[in-house]
Amino acid sequence: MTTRERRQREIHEREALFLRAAEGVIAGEGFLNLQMARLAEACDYATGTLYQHFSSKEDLLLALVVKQLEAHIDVFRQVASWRIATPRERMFAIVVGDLDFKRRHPEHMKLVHYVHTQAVWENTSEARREQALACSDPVGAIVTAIVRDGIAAGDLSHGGLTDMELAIGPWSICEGMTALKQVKGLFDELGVEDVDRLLFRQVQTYLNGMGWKPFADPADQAATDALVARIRAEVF
Amino acid sequence: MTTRERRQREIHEREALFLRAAEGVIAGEGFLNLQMARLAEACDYATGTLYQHFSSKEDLLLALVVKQLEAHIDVFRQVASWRIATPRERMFAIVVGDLDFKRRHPEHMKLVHYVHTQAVWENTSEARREQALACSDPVGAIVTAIVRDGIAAGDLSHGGLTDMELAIGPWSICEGMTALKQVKGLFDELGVEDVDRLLFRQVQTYLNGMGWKPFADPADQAATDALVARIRAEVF
DNA sequence: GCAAAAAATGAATCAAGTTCAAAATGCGAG
DNA sequence: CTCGCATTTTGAACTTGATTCATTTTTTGC
Repeated sequence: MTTRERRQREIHEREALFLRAAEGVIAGEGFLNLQMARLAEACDYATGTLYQHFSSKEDLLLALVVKQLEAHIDVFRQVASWRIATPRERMFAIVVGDLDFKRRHPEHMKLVHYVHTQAVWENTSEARREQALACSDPVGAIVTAIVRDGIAAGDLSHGGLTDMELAIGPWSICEGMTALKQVKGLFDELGVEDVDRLLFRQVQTYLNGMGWKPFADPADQAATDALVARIRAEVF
Repeated sequence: MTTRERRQREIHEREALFLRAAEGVIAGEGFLNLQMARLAEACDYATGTLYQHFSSKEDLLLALVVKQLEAHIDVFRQVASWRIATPRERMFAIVVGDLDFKRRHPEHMKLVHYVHTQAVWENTSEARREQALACSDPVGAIVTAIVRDGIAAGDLSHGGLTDMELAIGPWSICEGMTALKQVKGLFDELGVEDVDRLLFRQVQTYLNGMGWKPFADPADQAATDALVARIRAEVF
């Protein structure tokens, strides 16, 4: 069965080739201009071959998202290995890393947003969707570990929630601000100047609300700025 | 110029007709199955006529969102006229009303999510986008008024933020949870059972973190459930 | 070396949004 | 009243791009 294994590897490599080429196109002209036929041709394959790997264009887009999610997860891993900080600082570092990652990959984030749309999601393959959801497992493991460390240190308590439920709080704030930022012009309309600082402040506010010690003064912008700077220097 | 005014009114009515018909189609078979030609025919007009009102399909979808936003804003207005509660309870009522509205109109929410996608947003007309953004003004006015009432009552303090910035906190939690809910299967994967209760709890946690009095115990589920029940009974 | 199976091909198909030349209608002047 | 110009409406044709599938090519097992 060596021959079969080689074949498997070749197929896998070709899929990787397609995905790399697609990233190139997207980086150059945005994911809206990605065309199946052009992508296949750019890789010297026929259109039909592309469809042996991806059940639809949407499926290809989700595959791209999954691939790039790996890089996103690395951010979380970096925080996980930052052991010299308090659990609260590490949870905060998750937010900083997440924000920075999103800023570094704006086109990717637009794609993620697009892919999560019902219109796209429903046209992806079951297998790929499961793969995408499975990606949240390592992230979940990392953030719940931080929560658990905090509880073990006596910095916060469950209050009847699971580790994951506690971790979802900061997460939903990040996602919410990301979603609102997507709506072009909204924050201008609302007169918000420094969106990132507002996010950091919201997270500090929330962590305080959770009773997660040591408390931080959300109004102390200098302190938060310093923490953010420290995280960027030490962790990333 | 009476003739011109009549004409204006007719045009306006026709646009309303198109939108109503589109809502019908969407309610019946989802917005993915909305087809420009079919919609026009269903209204006994030619395809081209539809394009006198909407510069593209995406523009029509945004028009739909704007129209239904009116109904959404009514939720906020109802809270605004709920005068017998504390500011904090009214802010909480915003969250409850918002959630209930979203649950009542799932197809609408999917559409909103889709329209906020770059792919769609960029294909809408400038005029319509401005209209959509302008819709956030009354909402902004209502929530900032609640914040201002709270501050006037001495229940919380600015801490260097504007009224709007303070109000965005709970809002981003709502949006974040909404965004996460969109990702089908995610909360199952994470083992979260009662998503709505989690949202309520997060909001209570956040309001506590803001120092918004009177404080609530987020872990006291019975108290939160009672508040939610009271809001649903008294306000909506 | 050869048939059967598997994979690759890319031109043809298909779907749906958009356009635009022609037809219909409205409107004001004479 | 009616003629001609302007505006509006029409819907068939056009366009774009995803997807399919009959045909060809390659691989595999004997």
